[in-house]
Amino acid sequence: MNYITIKDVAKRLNLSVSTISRAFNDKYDIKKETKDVILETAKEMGYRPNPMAKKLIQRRSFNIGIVVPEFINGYFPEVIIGAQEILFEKGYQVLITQSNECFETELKNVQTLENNMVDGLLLSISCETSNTEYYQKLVKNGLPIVLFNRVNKDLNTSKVLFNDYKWAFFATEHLITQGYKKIVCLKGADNLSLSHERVRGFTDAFKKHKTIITKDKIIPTGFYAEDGMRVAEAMIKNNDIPDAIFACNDPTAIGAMKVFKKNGYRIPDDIAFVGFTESKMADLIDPPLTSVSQPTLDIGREAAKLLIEQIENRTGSHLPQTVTLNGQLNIRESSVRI
Amino acid sequence: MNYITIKDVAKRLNLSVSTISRAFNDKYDIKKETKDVILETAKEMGYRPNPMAKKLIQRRSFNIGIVVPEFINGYFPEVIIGAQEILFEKGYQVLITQSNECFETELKNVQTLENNMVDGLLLSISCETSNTEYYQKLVKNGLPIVLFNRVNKDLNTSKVLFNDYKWAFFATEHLITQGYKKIVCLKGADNLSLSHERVRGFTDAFKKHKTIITKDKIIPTGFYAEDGMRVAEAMIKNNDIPDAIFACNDPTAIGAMKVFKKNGYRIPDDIAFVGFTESKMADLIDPPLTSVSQPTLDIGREAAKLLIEQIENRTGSHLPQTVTLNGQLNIRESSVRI
DNA sequence: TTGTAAGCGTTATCAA
DNA sequence: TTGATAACGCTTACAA
Repeated sequence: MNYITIKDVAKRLNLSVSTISRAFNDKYDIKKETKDVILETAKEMGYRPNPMAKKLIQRRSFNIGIVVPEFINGYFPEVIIGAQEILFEKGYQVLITQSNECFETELKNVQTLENNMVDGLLLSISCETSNTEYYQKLVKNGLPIVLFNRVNKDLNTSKVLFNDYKWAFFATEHLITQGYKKIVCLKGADNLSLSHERVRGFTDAFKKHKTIITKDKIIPTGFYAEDGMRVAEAMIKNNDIPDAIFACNDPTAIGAMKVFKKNGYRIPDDIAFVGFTESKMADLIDPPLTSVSQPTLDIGREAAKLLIEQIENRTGSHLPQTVTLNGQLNIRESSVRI
Repeated sequence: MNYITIKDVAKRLNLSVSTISRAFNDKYDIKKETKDVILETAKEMGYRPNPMAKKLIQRRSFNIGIVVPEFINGYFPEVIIGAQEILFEKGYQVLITQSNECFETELKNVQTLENNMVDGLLLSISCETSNTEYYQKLVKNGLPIVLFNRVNKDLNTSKVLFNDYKWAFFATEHLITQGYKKIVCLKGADNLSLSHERVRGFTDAFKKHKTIITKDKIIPTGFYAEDGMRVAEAMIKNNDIPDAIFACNDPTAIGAMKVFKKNGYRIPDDIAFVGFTESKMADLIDPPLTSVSQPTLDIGREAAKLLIEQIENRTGSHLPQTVTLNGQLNIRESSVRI
């Protein structure tokens, strides 16, 4: 592509390559006039420094890699937008990579990013990822990494978390105070700590209100609307219908709602719903879905900030920090007793 | 990060660097035994070839850049998944970049990707992008580019398109044959050729059925649910309610539906809806939304195939091809007269 | 203030 | 089948 090199510019101006180099990295003493001439002619000639050569020497790219497990659910895209906002501001460029919830792809992606000499990584692991050996090695080698949302406790890095426990607790308590008795929890992917946190919040809310929760009130479900539908169909088939459902994410809640509505159940009169990680859909469906909204943009922003801090303060010893962000329970018709 | 170089391996084995290099790029004659030993010791030492040095010399990265305008709507993520599938298979890695519908960011993203020496670009322009000078230059310089979905006619590259005209036509015709008379079109972003194609399909369907369509039946709307809501509120306020709405995408349709439902209108009895570029929501909302589904995965796959073809056949003169894919009208309750 | 020359980690050419 | 050595395009001591 870019066939004009620093040598061409040097030749044209009868200067040495080092002088040209200086003009482009204004840290050396260089006569302002020469610099101006150089910059101008360089631009005219269409010269752009070859970043590969630069990276080869400097071992630094001003690129940040983002690794997410999926991005059809709206959540990760928003986090990315938040991160990008901060990173752009600080002069970093962003390379995004998605793994389709596949561990192998995730690893490949990370390696591609390494190959491109990213200065750091914003990472949210796939639900398949339980072996964190490779990441441990990266951390040990000093690659700045910030985990967000999907974290792993074996990895000693900075983390940006959502307070899943607390908001699952509140969401459940909301259902309890509305007077619902038979409340069921649709649990997400088993490998993820956030799933456990949400279930823990659910359980503890019951404990607080002295209700005994039996094991079978927590139903392993999954991520997608189809999973919610499947579970709802099973409930109807078994004629074992709860008063209310606390779903560990919106799509499963919405899928289940659809099935119940189709079968003539009224929401929230016959069965109430609360979702989690509020999606755009929550407010658009009928009835609107009560859900816990996460500060997606802020999660991205915080993660980016932590990462930059770590990158730019590489000399000083780095202490991993954990930032936990708060959300909001948006109460809508799907869970309000009339 | 990676401090072990080819020299270290050479020294350790008492071989020359060139021999090591040969072992890693099996195109040279090299004794199988030496190769095996080299590969093994290299692995043991944790050596990985430095891709920067490689790219510097080969001007090639086996990385493909993807540039999309947004990815919260589900459409682009799916296309990307399709593209990734093909690209991975052929040994390419994928670097994704999103511009938030901002022309400036888009350009920066493209330059980052150039800087990483991507072998080619899969590009869908932002709705702000009308100046294609920069892209023209890239194409002229020989960077393989395939445009998809959001294309620009000034750019003489391969393209993967959806037959927007045809399916807008069919969708509108469906409403007409259902007996709806007063049909309004909610039009998308003005800068995009696909918006015009969809409106053209809408208009031609009317022509075919000898109905006269007046200018004000096409309402500039936008992308998002909020836009649809705004338009619906205006209709209600002006008491100018159509029989049916053909929305140029799902979110606007769903937003408008919500407002009408809230105001007591029954769907489809009082007002019918058809969307476009079917989203996951279409089937989940109430009533389910008739919409035109696009073969998102195939769009990605086709674009990737065209790009690889062009990259790997660089010697031969390249003729830009345009692939147009077909979709499907998924008829659901929102538009069916009872 | 500018130039010279070594070096970043590879691959490629030529010799051996 | 292997080894020297010159590139690739840039930065950076050190010298001038």
